[in-house]
Amino acid sequence: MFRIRDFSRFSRVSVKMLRHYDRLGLLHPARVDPDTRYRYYSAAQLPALNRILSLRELGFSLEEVGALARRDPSARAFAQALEARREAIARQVADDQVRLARLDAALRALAAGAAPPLADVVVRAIAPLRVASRRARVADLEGAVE
Amino acid sequence: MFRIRDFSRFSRVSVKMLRHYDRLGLLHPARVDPDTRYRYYSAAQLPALNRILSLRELGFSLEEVGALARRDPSARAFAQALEARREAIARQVADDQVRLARLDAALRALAAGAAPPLADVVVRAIAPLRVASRRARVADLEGAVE
DNA sequence: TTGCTCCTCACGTCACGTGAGGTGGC
DNA sequence: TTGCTCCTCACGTCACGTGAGGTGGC
Repeated sequence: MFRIRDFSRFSRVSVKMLRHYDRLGLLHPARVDPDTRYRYYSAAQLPALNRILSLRELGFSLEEVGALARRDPSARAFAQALEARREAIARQVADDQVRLARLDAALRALAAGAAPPLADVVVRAIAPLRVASRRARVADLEGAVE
Repeated sequence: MFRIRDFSRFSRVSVKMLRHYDRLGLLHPARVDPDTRYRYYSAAQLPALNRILSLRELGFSLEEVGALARRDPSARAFAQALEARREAIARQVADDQVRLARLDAALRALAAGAAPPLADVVVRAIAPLRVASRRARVADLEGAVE
């Protein structure tokens, strides 16, 4: 049995995180002294802690980790969760690649002598303007933008 | 001049965000009524707003956006900021690709009949255990893990 | 006995969203 | 005049980190 600071050192997980996971019910210490409220962890808890960290690293929220770790899901539910994660990360990668392309374009433009704001290079994709219900306002806007 | 709700509709930016950007000094309304404190925006502010959103979309924090948008940086400083961003996103993509590979491996293992926790598949890379100063503790740990 | 470690609040972070409660604008 | 819009707090989110102030363990 280890006091929290020692378990923190072995597991490379901060004391604050261990207390946080305890509070959320993700990993209770093997024993808690009822008088001092000191937390005591056993080395046998390392695999459970590593499971939490692995799922976190894959981008699951602590709430999701709780659902996956506490309720010991079926292989089917687990696979569904992993697939949802895979899709989210794949989308993220695709979005990031668009960002990289925009950044490269902006950097090339700068190297070619463009001025810093680069409004037309770094510009976001704008959804087409919804048709407004009040024509006068839209006319105002277009006039001013023009 | 538009009231905040109208400007919100045209720009597709929430009223809450517009007020937030005003508070942070990123985009003050063209005019503020001194009595009612109503905010009035002009259509000419759309490009400035879009610049903020573009930089945000690239992952800059609002503080960084403020530095880039308010102080009108040199092309050199701007390029440096963009390159730092590009590197951060590239790292993110590389990390995400490792995550995707791990998820795929885990999903293949599940399809092959592995049991849900998958400790050995989804496991994180663990830094080698630092040599502890108290041998008895380390011996304890290894014994228990064994 | 002394310092080290542990404990529990409570607040800060980031970029807003969500009400609550009250007032001005058309 | 009525409802719609605007305003400013104040709190919640997420996963913790950072003290503050106090106590137990060796």
